[in-house]
Amino acid sequence: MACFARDGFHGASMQKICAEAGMSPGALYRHFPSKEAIIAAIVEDERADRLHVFDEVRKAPTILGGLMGCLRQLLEEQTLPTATLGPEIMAEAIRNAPLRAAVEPCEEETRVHLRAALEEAVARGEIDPGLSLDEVMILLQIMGDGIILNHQLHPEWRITARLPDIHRLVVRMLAPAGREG
Amino acid sequence: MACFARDGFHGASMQKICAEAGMSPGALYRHFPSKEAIIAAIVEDERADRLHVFDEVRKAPTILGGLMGCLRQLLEEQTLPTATLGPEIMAEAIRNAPLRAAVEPCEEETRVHLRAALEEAVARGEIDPGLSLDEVMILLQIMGDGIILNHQLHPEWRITARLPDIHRLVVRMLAPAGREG
DNA sequence: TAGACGAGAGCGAACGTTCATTCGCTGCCG
DNA sequence: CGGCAGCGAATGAACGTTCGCTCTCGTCTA
Repeated sequence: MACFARDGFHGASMQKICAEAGMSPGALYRHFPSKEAIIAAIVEDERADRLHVFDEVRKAPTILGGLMGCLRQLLEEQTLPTATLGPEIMAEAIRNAPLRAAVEPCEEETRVHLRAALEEAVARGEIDPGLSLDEVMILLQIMGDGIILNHQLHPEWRITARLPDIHRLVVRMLAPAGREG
Repeated sequence: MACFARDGFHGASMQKICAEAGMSPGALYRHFPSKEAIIAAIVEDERADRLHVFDEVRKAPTILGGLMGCLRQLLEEQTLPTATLGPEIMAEAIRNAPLRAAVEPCEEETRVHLRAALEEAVARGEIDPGLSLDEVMILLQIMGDGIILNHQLHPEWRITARLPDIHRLVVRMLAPAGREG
């Protein structure tokens, strides 16, 4: 993961990975049948991690606040050197069909959790019931991806510090009329 | 551009580029000193294109609607096979400092135009003057990047068709209280 | 208990391929 | 005739992957 994050998908050679792992190519190939397999394993690993991100949403005072907390947590993970993997994987997945297939279940799971959270938010009166949840979900996922991308591309913007403001804007967008904040 | 879009930055070999361009390597190297230089030229070219995207914003009935028109135009360009270049460039720019330096002026220009449009929108009463334009600008740019990324990653979502809904949500978010729609 | 054995982890030189780039050349045109 | 566009085989480096090897164990046999 360190190699892929540092050098990108194609810049990370098996030899560099071997050096980083303190292994010979032969040993590495005993664990992974190919370079692609390593990438797939990383995606799978990330997927397992993501499963628990949504755990605490329901316990938060507000669902939308809880989702914001998830985002914050995601961004703080992104401080790690492995963080550039996110955009890297997305860009590669556009062209690389097998990788896309590996990523898709992870995204689908995220959407399922997100949708459940949004339905809960509607039930709690945080979201205007007149809004289409499909559109809201897509927009929130778009914002999530965009925030991660921008956090990598412009770390100097300190997006984490702006999350409260973003939260306020999202509430304005979703709250039932006359119940802003 | 066709090669880079089809095969990605590292997948596009000089030989494929030569084939696509109907040129020999020698001829290609007479025009560009290196592969990186080709990429830089593409970025510069895109930059010139972007300059005119904002031209029609002020003529639109509403500024926000005009910005949405820009986005639509951008997405329609993305239908072309060269479209995957956007996410590709972004992901690469995270790691590749020279490329980032080439991209940055383009982004800065976009921000300048976007900010001018937003100020005009405040003046026209489309945006709640109590909002911080900095935050709004960042959020809109994030949404723009996210939409382009998702459009590539999930073309089957037909985001273009959802733009009116997204527009409505953005208006909810930005409009002064009691003036939604 | 001593020793032979086999499975598998690890090794690293070597393989064939492909990469970006070079260079000596040809032919065109002012 | 001189400059330059274009050519394409050649270059060396780096790539992902392979393979025959050694070493380390746990297990089985005498």
